Amino acid sequence: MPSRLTDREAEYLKVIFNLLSKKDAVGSLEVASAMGVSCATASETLKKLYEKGMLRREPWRGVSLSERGIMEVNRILRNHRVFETYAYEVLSISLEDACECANRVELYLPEKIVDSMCRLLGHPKRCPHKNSIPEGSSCCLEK
Amino acid sequence: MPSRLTDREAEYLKVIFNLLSKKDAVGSLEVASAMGVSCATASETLKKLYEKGMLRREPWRGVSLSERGIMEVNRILRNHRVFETYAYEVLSISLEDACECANRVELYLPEKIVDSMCRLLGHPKRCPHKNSIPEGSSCCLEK
DNA sequence: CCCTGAAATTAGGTTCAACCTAATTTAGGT
DNA sequence: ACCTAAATTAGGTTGAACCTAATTTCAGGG
Repeated sequence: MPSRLTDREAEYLKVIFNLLSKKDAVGSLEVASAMGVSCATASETLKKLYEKGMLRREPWRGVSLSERGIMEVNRILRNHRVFETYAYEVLSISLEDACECANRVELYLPEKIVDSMCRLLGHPKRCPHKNSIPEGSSCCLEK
Repeated sequence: MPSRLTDREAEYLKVIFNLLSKKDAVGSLEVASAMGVSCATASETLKKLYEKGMLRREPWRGVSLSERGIMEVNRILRNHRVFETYAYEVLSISLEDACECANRVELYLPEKIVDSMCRLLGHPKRCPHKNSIPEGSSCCLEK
């Protein structure tokens, strides 16, 4: 039933997460302008994300992330930041390039890869930008 | 004008490449069955890939890869095999998992990442399956 | 040499994601 | 109570990736 997120929906989720850092609910209009899309499109997508269990929603009010939404964003952010850190620290990619590379793959990286990179890095708490890296599931810590 | 390949088109290209290892031209029917799709769909997609400059085509005969098609498949294969080798050798992922992980990311890996992994591995000629790894552009070899 | 059958292509259509513009609805402040 | 800005719904469009049902083409057997 949950039916997986599309890539585009994952984008929306990331943007919503960022907007939420400054307030505790965001409206369609804000999402629309952050995504460069009409308000109607944003509204529809928010509904879909809600139906997929990613958002908490008070119609006419605004949305925030549900438990599952938070997990999903954390997964993406973790993928991004671990990969970026690894690319920068181990693969000697410039920070700027590492970040851009991370953007390209963050939605597709298997957990096994990310956990392994995380382990080799010694389970860092922050990426080179000093943003915090969400923890992985327990198996990341297992030897 | 060339207009980038869709993910699905890249899949077709890989399949075509594999079919070509046994013969020197493949027909719609073969591609269709390898992709699990109707013959009409395969035929259409072959036409699109041809229009995008990826295939050589003699209508009613069959297709083979064009120069650009070969480059594209090589890029994907290189991404796959370098990543897989790196995951296996450095990230300690089982060979089977490494291969599966490579399948998930092979279309999205930036060249910089792959070249860096390739360098750290000492520019291996073959992946753990003993398949040959296509060479990268010259800059892979530069220190 | 034609004729037929298998393979290829074209015609015409569906579904779904992601957009849009133009209504329409609604909640909140004056 | 009213007005307006924000949110939603209605009704479309486009493009990717499929499909089934014609139709076309070529190559080999009679």
